[in-house]
Amino acid sequence: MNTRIQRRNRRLILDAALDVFSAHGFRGATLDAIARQAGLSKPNLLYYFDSKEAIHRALLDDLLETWLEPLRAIDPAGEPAAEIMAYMRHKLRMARDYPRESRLFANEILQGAPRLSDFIASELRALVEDRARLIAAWVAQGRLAPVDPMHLIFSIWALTQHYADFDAQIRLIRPQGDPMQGAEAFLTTLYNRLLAP
Amino acid sequence: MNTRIQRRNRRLILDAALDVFSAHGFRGATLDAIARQAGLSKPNLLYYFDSKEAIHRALLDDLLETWLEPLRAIDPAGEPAAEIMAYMRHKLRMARDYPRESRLFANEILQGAPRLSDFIASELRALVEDRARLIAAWVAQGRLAPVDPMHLIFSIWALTQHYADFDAQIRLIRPQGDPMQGAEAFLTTLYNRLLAP
DNA sequence: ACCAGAGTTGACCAACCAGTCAAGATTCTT
DNA sequence: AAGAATCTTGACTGGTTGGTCAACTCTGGT
Repeated sequence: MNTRIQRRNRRLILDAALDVFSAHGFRGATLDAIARQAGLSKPNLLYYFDSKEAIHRALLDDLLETWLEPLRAIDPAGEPAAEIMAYMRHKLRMARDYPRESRLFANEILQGAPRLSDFIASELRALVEDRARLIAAWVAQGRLAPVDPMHLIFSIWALTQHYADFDAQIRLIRPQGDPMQGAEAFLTTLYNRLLAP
Repeated sequence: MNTRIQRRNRRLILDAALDVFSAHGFRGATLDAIARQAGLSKPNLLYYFDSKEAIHRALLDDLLETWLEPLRAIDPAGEPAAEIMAYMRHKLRMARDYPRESRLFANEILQGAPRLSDFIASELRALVEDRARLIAAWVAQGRLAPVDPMHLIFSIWALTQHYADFDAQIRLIRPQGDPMQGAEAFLTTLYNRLLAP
């Protein structure tokens, strides 16, 4: 039927909710704040989503596929260092272009991952283990310097997401200019030196 | 006068508050939860601290000195790579031994650093700029490989705090054994290869 | 043993919270 | 133009929250 208004309002709500949830965490966010940000009334929010929980759930569901994709895109047939470098750059670009999503995820993990433990313990874990095996094979073939594959993956997550999650801190320490200026060059150097066999 | 009961209860409250604030953020934490965790009544909490805000403030004040100290301890007269490596190991040990403090800090930054902007923009910023100049001088003398000093410091923060802040994720991905197993070896390798001139 | 001050708490309050509902406004279809 | 379906919201509810207060108990010094 009339899906134009529905689509527009759902998008307004999810966009506002991403602002509020990523800035305050689940418990710290309020429906009033989301409604105000979306320019809708609170009962109207609950006309489109069953509950506060359901809005949050919808945001996470949107996010999770996006989160897996770059890691999945590492090509076993590619050149090892180049593949890992491309993964790092992909994650860094995501931190720059989708900082709210990164902070939503970080808030969730920081608070014990209550709503993500299923996803992490099943899909993400399986994918990480698979990619770790691939990297271990590359190391065994002498095509990468010897590194612990799991820690290598964690390091890429830590270094790239840091620019989104700790953006407030970086801006206060380097008030002039773009907080991410030089980040890609620095990380490229770092992983070039780490991975060269 | 009688400071024994006061000291004991203040410590109980701050310890419980650290649990609750680090797990839920400021807005997500409740005085009831802190009181329950501390084994005291809610009015009793407010006998020792003026408000929820005051408890949080007290935790942050305790934390901030501890946060600066390792960075301050980098010795301009020392051997460059060894000094930076020692700093990294110091931060990693703090992430292992004081994960709640790390998460309290992370929650605060993630939510825009509303209560830390003064500290970051003044004391932390001045110290970071000073240490960045020191590292830049070491690079200029050819005693370190050329790296952006600011990004080097950020990378140490990101990589070490990640093990505390994203502990829940790491545990779910590697359920067997200590989440920090191998972390020190990995980071030592990483910074050895990055910094060798 | 006494009491002044320190420590403690049940009962309470006003503000805020997620969520409901019935009634009204708008839009779509014919 | 009109009826049906969709969309919107003011007013409300029951529960939670930070914080208050008067009354109570406990402790240490004499």
